[in-house]
Amino acid sequence: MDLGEPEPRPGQEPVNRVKPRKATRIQIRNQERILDGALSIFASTGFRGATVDELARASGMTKPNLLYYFRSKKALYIAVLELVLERWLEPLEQLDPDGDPAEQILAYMRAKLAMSKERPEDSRLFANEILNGAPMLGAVLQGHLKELVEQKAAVIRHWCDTGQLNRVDPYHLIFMLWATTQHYADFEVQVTALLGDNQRDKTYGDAADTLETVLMQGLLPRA
Amino acid sequence: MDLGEPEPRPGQEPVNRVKPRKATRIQIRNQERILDGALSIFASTGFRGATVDELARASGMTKPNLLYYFRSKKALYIAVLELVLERWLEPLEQLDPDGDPAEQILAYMRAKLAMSKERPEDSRLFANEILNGAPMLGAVLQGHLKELVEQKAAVIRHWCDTGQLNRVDPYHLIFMLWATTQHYADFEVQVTALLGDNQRDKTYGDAADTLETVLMQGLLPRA
DNA sequence: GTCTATAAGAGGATAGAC
DNA sequence: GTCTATCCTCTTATAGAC
Repeated sequence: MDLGEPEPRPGQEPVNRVKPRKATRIQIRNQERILDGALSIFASTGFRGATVDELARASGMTKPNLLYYFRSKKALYIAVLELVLERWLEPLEQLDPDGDPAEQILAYMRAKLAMSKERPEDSRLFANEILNGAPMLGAVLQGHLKELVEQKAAVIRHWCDTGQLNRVDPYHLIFMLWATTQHYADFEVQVTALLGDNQRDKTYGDAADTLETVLMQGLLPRA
Repeated sequence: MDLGEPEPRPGQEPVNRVKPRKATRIQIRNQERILDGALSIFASTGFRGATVDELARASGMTKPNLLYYFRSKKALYIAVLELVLERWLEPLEQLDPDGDPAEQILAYMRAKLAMSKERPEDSRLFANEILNGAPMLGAVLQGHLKELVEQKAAVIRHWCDTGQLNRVDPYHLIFMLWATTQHYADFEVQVTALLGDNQRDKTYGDAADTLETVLMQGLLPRA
């Protein structure tokens, strides 16, 4: 997924200064370390809240050294978004039109919940970006994401039309699945404030049970 | 709800410089204008993303003039949070232990959805704050909010125990209601990117229908 | 109460030595 | 490739005139 560079000044090098052909092991390792640390910082403070100093410290580098690898804070941010976007959308892509509706929706819910548990920073990265108006991700929302969701909404609509699911709006069902699962990552401090922080496994287990109960009884036609 | 001032330097005046006793109509009006504009700015960019310049422009004032009314950007932010917190928590407080369970939960869902529609900035203000670790709201989460949620969770648990609702975890049911309703405010750009922006009424109508269908069939015991 | 001017400092990015 | 030193802009907050 290519987000494009907002300001490709003429004569300037692209987002990533290092020429792919000449990338040494050190360069690759450093880039990965930077991206890794940057995800963590951007996820917890958003784009504007992050400072290049913090970003550099997060990967054990100095500021100018980080800026040797990524031309600017913005370029780094875009690189992180691109990196994370692929695995972010994968669970929805896996939704199988030929599978059993109930099973497919439950599997999607569980995959998204697992992502909130295992990769909460991915979720918070996107939450920050979208909450603040999706300045960098806007094109993706109206392009690739829109296509993907249209396609999967059609699948769900077909399941409703053939009586395999109760009649619900497919888009809003998808929003419901997103909201309920991402909530545990995005609002983690609130969840742990209310449930206690030594309860992570239990929290996600109970969440899955509750969602399964409500979704299955709510979506499956009564016999 | 008092959030307290993080750094009450001795000899300094409190958050709001204007002495309550002497507040003139102009002062009150100006404070309201500032708080109003500030909500809009803080909601869309978060605390760190907002600049005092923007905050001042949003209320048609100059920077020093705004800082005459509120000692610092942080003090203004806290004042906005305090102002909004009360109406933010009201719907949950309204949940009536003596009402009909299905009706009460539907009414809560509808009230929260209405808040997302009518006051999306309130929702985004809190979303930004919590997503970024609730630096100012942490005490509220572990204090007043925790008590309120415990109390309402007990109500829901009682409804489950007496067979009026399916057995679900009350906390996670509350999270589900929060997540599904606040999603429409917090991720509005995504929702409109996927559904179109000339559809606000339809969007919220369909959302309510979908949530009602899933919740009612998912929560009410089968006859 | 409101303004212009400015101090004080944080933050993004670069220069240039090594 | 990496560092120290530095530039310059943006931002918070204050001084002091009116």
